[in-house]
Amino acid sequence: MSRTALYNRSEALERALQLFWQKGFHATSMKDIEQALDMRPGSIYAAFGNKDGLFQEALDHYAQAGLTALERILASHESPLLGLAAYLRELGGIRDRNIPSQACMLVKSLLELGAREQSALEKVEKLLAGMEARFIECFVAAQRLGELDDELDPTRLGRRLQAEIMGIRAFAQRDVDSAAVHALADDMASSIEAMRNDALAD
Amino acid sequence: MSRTALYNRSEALERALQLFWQKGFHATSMKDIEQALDMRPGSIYAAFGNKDGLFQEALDHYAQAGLTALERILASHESPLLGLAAYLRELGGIRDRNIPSQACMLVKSLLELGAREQSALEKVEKLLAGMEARFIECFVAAQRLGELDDELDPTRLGRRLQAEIMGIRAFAQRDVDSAAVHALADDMASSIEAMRNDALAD
DNA sequence: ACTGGACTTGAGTAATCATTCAAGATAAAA
DNA sequence: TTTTATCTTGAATGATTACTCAAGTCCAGT
Repeated sequence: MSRTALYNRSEALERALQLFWQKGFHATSMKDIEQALDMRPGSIYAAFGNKDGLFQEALDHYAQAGLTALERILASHESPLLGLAAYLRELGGIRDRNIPSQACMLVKSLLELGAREQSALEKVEKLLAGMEARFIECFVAAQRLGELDDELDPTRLGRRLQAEIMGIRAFAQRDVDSAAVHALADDMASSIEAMRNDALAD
Repeated sequence: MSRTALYNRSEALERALQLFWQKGFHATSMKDIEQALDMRPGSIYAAFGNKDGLFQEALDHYAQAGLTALERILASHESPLLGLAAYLRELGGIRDRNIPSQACMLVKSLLELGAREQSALEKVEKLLAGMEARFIECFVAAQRLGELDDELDPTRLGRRLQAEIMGIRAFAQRDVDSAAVHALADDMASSIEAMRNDALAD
């Protein structure tokens, strides 16, 4: 072999993610990225191909972290429905966290990207479909456990949950109080909790 | 006086709006706009100042049309709650309409614009606050009419409705069936209808 | 018909965009 | 120590960006 790379790929992706998440794909220039990664153009292109490739890898990083956070909360609740409700309530504190944007980066990208970035757009769609599928699994599990009415459609519930999460985070991007976001998330969490069969009250 | 303008301001704004709504602020170039408006740079800048000014006027156009559509539906329903539910259900058919984007342009802009477009961002925030206020008015009116429990907080309900609309439209931007969006909007509309006091059933 | 003044034109500007590549640097293998 | 494969550098590329402005056009009022 020969020379070993100086940069840390994971760290570089994390920094690129922060930039893309904050400013969006188009408003983030390669010059911004060179500065944030402390890498010269040649190194960046050798490592990631082009701006689109770097963006897509950053997207993967983002989605993996998001999914991990969801799994962590779900794992700490025996009830899938209470797990989802807890996830929503945690989302209510999003304005108190220090993150590049309140909005979901997948949604930001979904709304920003066009036909010229079709490849990245397809990746966004896949990642969103993955989240939707995970939500649906939760509702199916809830039915198996008997805490959710069998007549309800898990697919519909999963999609509604995803739409509500999109809504919370887009709303949180507005110039509003943290308290308003907390209240919003609490209301949505309560709606999920209200679906639980009374028979199973812990 | 002297020469009369050849272009139609309202028509030009409408065309600019289509472009901005479809591609977003950054991905829309002045060259795109010159082509769509069939105007040369000098004329455009004489008429609208700069790209930002044109964008903001297009935003106004968009918001006015959106508000008008809401008022039209509200006016055709005696019950504010049923009016809002009908508005949601109509939103469910958004994928069947032929529009530049499924997503709300205000939300798209809210998520895309940064500090460099602060002026436009403030306009977006004002327009969204206006919509929120109108939703809240509806819930206040519903309480005055006795069809909504007085203990519920109209502000919270208004914000939740706005977040749910943001969610529907962001979700609809995904690669999903029209039927899925219809189902989603129906579910949310049903939630509003379920808030009506039974005593007032028409 | 003349003329003043607003509108239109389109070539042109400087800045920024993503990207390339030849040359130099460096560490592991021989 | 030499070789060699890979990584790093940074100036340079051509394309595109938003925007300007002097010159030309055309209509209303006189």
